[in-house]
Amino acid sequence: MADRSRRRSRISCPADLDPTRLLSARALQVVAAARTLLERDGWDGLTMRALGDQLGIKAPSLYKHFANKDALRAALTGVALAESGAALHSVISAGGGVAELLIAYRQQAHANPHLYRLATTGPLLRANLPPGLEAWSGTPFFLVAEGDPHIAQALWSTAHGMSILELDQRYPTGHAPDESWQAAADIFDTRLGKQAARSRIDATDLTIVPTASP
Amino acid sequence: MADRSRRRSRISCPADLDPTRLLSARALQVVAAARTLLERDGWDGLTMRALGDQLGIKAPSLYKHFANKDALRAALTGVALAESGAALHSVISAGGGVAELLIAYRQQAHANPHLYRLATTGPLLRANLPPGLEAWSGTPFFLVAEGDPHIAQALWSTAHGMSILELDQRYPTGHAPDESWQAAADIFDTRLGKQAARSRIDATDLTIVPTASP
DNA sequence: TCGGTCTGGCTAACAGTGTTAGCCTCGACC
DNA sequence: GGTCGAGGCTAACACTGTTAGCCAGACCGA
Repeated sequence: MADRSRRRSRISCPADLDPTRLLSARALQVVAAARTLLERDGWDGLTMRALGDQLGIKAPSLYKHFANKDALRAALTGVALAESGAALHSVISAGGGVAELLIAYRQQAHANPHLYRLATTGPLLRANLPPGLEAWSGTPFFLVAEGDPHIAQALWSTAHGMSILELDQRYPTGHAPDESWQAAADIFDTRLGKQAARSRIDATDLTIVPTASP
Repeated sequence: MADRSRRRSRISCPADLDPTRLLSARALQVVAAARTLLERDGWDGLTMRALGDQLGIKAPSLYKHFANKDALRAALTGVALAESGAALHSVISAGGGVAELLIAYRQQAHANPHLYRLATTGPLLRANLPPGLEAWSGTPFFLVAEGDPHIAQALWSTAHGMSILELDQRYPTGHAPDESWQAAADIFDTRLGKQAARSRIDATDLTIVPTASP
């Protein structure tokens, strides 16, 4: 941990969990365009006709690649889980603790706000996801909790709650969320027997992670 | 705290924060019907035409009472904040701590799942809410955190994260959320210097709180 | 080279959504 | 009695996801 550089070996999703594995080349283009539009206009702004326009195609043609809009949503959700999972696994394999895990989680949410919202809001469309992907993307929380699944779930819930409330601007103005993230990290670190958190959480961390492009 | 009975004086929303204060009698009926439909069919199932049917009215007539569907949503959100806030304030005024607060919060979410989702998901329509209601409904978290706003926000985020993930069935099957709630309560109680939580959290608590009927 | 099949595009159309415009009727009030 | 607003109505619009049916071209085996 002597090296302060943020460079670390990127872990990526195991091949058999890759949500894009069964998609045709054209379907991949659809997902990429959908992601761009989603991040620009939100899920409601992402209409089938707008998506068709983006691809130089009419809306009904999209149904040659995805059964319906929910299937497209499931694909996007899969991408989000894979990317987020990869980022979190990288943290753990680099020896990171609670604070580093929270930082990475928060980064992921901020780098793709609409995608994060889409992937975490409402019921999960498990039928259209590679089995195991959901669990894999969440295991870093269980690893950092040193085997206690309930602490893991509480920590995960905290990370999600803070992320989504922050994205939706639910925090009353005046209290910077940075210190709230820090407080959360400290609280869980204390419980896990560590000597306070070793990493400071600050907003500058939030802008440096580019989204992996397909 | 010698009395184990759950009866306590119900605190209600201050009159000037009452979200229904400015609504006409007919508008109140609309909100009530909307709430029934919302809890039955969800927000997407709550169409203006369905709501009209429920009231023996055609959809366009609803616009005599609410400018648009978002205004109706704001009214429902206000009701949710007022009820949730009342429940949480009651806990505090009865001397409750972190565990009791989490129990009450969870109860509120479970008793009105769709309403909870509606009120907490996406950006808050602050323009259509009584100013101060949002803050009032959240103050119990700040009270229980003994003046530390960042612990308060972390606790609030945890409560929301666990509630919404539970409602959306995001927890991997196998680990009962009850113990995760308990773990969260313990962790924050420890941080606040208490001797572990005094209340046990269990699922039987979740069914006993009826929704206040209008 | 012919014929078949699959891929991926197209147009037309449908039901359902929120919403607006314009009309009408009833009751209260001066 | 005349005025006016509250609150209902119908017709219609733009937009949504989605389906049916058609068609051009690529590929492939006989």
